[in-house]
Amino acid sequence: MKYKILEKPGCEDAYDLIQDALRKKATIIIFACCKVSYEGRALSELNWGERIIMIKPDGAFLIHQEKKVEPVNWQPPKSRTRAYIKNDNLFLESHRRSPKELLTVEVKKVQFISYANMEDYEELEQAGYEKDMSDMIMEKPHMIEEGFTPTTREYSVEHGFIDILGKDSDNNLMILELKARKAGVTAVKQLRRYIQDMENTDNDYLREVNAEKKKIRGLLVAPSIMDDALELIEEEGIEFVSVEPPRELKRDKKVTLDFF
Amino acid sequence: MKYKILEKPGCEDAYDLIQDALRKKATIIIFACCKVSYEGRALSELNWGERIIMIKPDGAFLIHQEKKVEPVNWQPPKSRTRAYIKNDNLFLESHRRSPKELLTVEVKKVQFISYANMEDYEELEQAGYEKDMSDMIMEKPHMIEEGFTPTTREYSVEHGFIDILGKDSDNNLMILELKARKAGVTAVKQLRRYIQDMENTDNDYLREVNAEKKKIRGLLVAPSIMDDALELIEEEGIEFVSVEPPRELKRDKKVTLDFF
DNA sequence: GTGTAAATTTCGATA
DNA sequence: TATCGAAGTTTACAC
Repeated sequence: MKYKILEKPGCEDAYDLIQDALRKKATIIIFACCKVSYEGRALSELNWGERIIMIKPDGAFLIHQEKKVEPVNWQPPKSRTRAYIKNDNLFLESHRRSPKELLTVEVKKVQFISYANMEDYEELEQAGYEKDMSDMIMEKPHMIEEGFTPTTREYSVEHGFIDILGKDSDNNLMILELKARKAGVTAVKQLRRYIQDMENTDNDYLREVNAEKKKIRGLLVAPSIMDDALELIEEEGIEFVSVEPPRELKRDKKVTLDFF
Repeated sequence: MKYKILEKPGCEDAYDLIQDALRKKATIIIFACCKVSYEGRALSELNWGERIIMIKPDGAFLIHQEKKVEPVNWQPPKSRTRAYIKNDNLFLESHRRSPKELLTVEVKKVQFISYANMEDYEELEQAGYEKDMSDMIMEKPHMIEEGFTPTTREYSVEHGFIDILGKDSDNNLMILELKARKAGVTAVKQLRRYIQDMENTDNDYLREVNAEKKKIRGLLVAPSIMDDALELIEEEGIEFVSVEPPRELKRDKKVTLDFF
């Protein structure tokens, strides 16, 4: 990792370091007293105070106060960063084209500034999401119930997409709504709308259901369910099936790169 | 701003500095090669690579790669941070009680580490949001139309909350759905559901509408509207009113504190 | 603490 | 480029 640090630099030294870092596509960290204004999708002002400024080589620009996970102000990747000196003060600007957004930082006092080119070829491997649940159910449909046969994923209806559509052993139509976390009333209402959509819209499934005088079953599939959602489910004649999202990291571990 | 920097520290020096910083409730920044694992609401692994680690005094813990606005891994405020040495390697752990979540960072090579106590007494002033629009309409209802009288905000119905409920000059019931950004079909559907909710649920407003043989008018209030949403509005007999979210920062600027 | 809705949501996939 | 939906969403606010 190539890096550089400057402690309590003057305005021009800080400016030079930033220009250097931007050219080298390095990640920049600045501890400084600054004032921030933003105009774009919304509008904001942040008066003088000490913060951490982070500028990434992909154009992302973040200003962090000493609280919260979220930055107090930011600009997304692909934004254009510019530094300049005006009235002996250092300014940083981050500009986005579409939608038009401008972030302006006036820097009063830099405590220290640093940049580094970071070598990182790894991506996050993760599991435990709705998609993982869906994959798992498509592979092992019997975990929903014996005889369940999934037919379609992401089936488009008026109010959205049905996660999994399928049939039970009696050829009844099954509509599955998956949630990777505890399901609330929102999930039940969503499923209810999908069932209505299937009932109200002309489609092959509905025709088959009507021809064979079969039922449409709605199933909410989640690790657990909130009390009020459970009540609603019983009123609506919807079923709840408890399924934990899979907790296995699927991608093979890549060979660890040894950078040193 | 009190701060400290250590370049290429050994494992124990880095450990000592972190302990020092945690005691002093300082914000910590580390440029290092690390490996991350997370287990909690989901599950993830991130193999060896160079990243920036940020630990805030409120317990927030962030790991940033050189891309994206969002951290690759994180822990929310109030998490408990712990540092320890095992097999001559530095480990950082961030633990959250409820929901139970654990983030573990194995640090191989610290390029530099720093901490600072930041003085920042300012909060972000902002404008241009749905709430600002709502405030403005309550203050100047004539901007919706001449004779409009708002009665209730955040009126609870089956499928959510009606932003503003009111009456026009003919005593017809008006249901306003506000959007601070360009309104899409989702907003129209939302409003349509609220109108249905008002029509189907017994309430004082409905009784009055029925008694006086008045109408229920649905209004979508937003700066602009997407084409497909406009079509849907016309089909549904809903009205669209163009209102820009206010772009004035309301709070008086505080006196600038001079820290130095 | 729980639940609900907004957010400069971000981010990825897709048409 | 715009839209759509998930997210370890986060955050604020009401209950």
